[in-house]
Amino acid sequence: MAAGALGRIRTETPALPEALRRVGEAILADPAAAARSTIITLAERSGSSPATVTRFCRVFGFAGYAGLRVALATEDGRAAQANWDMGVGHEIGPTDPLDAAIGVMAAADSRLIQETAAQLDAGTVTTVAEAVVAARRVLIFGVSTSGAVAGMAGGRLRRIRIPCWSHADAHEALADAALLGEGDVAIGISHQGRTREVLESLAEAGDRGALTVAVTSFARSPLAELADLVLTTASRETTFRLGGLAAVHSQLFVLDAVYVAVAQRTYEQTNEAFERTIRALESHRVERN
Amino acid sequence: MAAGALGRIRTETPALPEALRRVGEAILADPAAAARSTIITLAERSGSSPATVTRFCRVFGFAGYAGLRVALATEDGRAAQANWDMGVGHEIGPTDPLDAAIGVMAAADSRLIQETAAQLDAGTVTTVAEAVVAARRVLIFGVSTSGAVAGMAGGRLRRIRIPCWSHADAHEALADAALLGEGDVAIGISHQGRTREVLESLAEAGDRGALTVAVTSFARSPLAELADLVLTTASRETTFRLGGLAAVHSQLFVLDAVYVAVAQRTYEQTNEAFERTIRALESHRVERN
DNA sequence: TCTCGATGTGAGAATAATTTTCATCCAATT
DNA sequence: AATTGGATGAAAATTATTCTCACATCGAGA
Repeated sequence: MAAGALGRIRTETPALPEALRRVGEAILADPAAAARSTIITLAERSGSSPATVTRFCRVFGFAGYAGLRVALATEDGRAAQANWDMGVGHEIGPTDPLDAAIGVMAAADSRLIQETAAQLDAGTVTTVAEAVVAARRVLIFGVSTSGAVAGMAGGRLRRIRIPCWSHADAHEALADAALLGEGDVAIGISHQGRTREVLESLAEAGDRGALTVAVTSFARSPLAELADLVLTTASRETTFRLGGLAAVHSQLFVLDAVYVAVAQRTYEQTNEAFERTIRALESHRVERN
Repeated sequence: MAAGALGRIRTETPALPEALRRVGEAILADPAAAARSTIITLAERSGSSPATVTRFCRVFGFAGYAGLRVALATEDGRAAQANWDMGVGHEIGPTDPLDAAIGVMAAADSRLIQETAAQLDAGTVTTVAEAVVAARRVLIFGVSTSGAVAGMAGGRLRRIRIPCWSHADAHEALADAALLGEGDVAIGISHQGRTREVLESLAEAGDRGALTVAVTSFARSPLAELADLVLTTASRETTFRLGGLAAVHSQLFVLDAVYVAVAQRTYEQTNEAFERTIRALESHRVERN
């Protein structure tokens, strides 16, 4: 098919007669530019005629010039994407042009998400989701950035009628944890798994008989040791000391997975709850246009 | 700037008038097919006229149909190279095995990030970063999920000594916005760009002479219209009504980019501030092992 | 050396695609 | 009800693409 058009052109061009060969060479010299040229421009650039260019297209099995053009553009996109992927692993320095930094970040983040997904154990997620659905109360603990993640996850679960709380305040968290009991769920989020407040709250919850879940990058961290179940996020401490910065994506992803699993288990409810929520929010939006 | 054409189409199509929107939708439904169609075919498929398709191309800054075509083909190539196809368009349903759902989510999220990166204008980010560095105060507005994003971004900027606040409470936000002045910066985050609280706060900030920045998925939304600068996030409403869920990744990414740009501009400071912050946090962590 | 046929080529005609122009329609406003 | 302005598609105008054909070149054989 279209795949490998450039390769085929490179391979077969030398064997072509004079004028056709010049067309091939003109394309190979700058495929992206060729994709953007009209047949006339390309004919001039290769020192031949439009007719010859059309013939060239036919030689390579395209219906016409448009076909060749699209194929060249597609391959150009492939090449660009391939270059992109290479950028992974770079560190962002203070002098990097921002363009490059953005590229590196995007590559790093998206790879991080893939890694998180790969190591995420669907069985554990399912167990957590079932416990969440059955629980009388669900608490999510996190501090600082992980606290914001906890807040998002909590809010989202509340919106589908899961009785769920997340606290910014460590004392309130502890107090609430003390009220949990058998059959409830507590989720602790900490990138390094060593945040004291989260540890304490999760320990308290565990003492009261709740199922404890750790969301952390380190499977051997105190938080992980302490919890009944562990959902590991991908770590990858990189890029300009941003450390936990990228970890957020990973934590969010894991909690999204839990959310989806929970939502799947309460489908009709979920849908109805959505309707209501959306209507409620709608009044806070301004009109279209 | 072929990069991000599809993303831009996705972002702006909803705000387009009837016939143009149908063209956009037809393209989004199958970009690869659109790349291979003549203008006439595409016009028919979208139930409009060739003239409208040409107009559509102009709206997105292409010289004509050929330009759009090549851009679409290029992105199709990118997509193929990155294995993006996987799961696109899939909805996660209540009976999907969780494994599959996780895969779809990972693909969607990482693609989203790449699209966000592609659309992100480094120049705008730079402008924002410079303003942030120079500002006496920086406010970040967001409600609900976007509020959590605002909180994260704010916290991170504070950690490198940017005088920055974010409010969960709409009234406090408005009150603080009223205190801004010339040379300050206000950033409003809203996926759809129609959240009243955010709009009001940002408008207030603008009235006081602050530079206003919108972070939204819709370039033609009220929030975007109102702001001095717009940083568009990639939209892509998919997967099980999660809507804004994926948008968080996109919003975070954009704000990360701003953060990095700010950090680059204050490098020594940043490093020193990091040291201090990390020492301060360390006391809240339990010992290793 | 000449002729013939095969092949490759570009000029220009023919066709098809694209762009532009313009009349009409519709919705919003006065 | 009249007016305005934007959006739209029909059709004209333009441009790009494809096709046709005559001619040039080259090598083989007479």
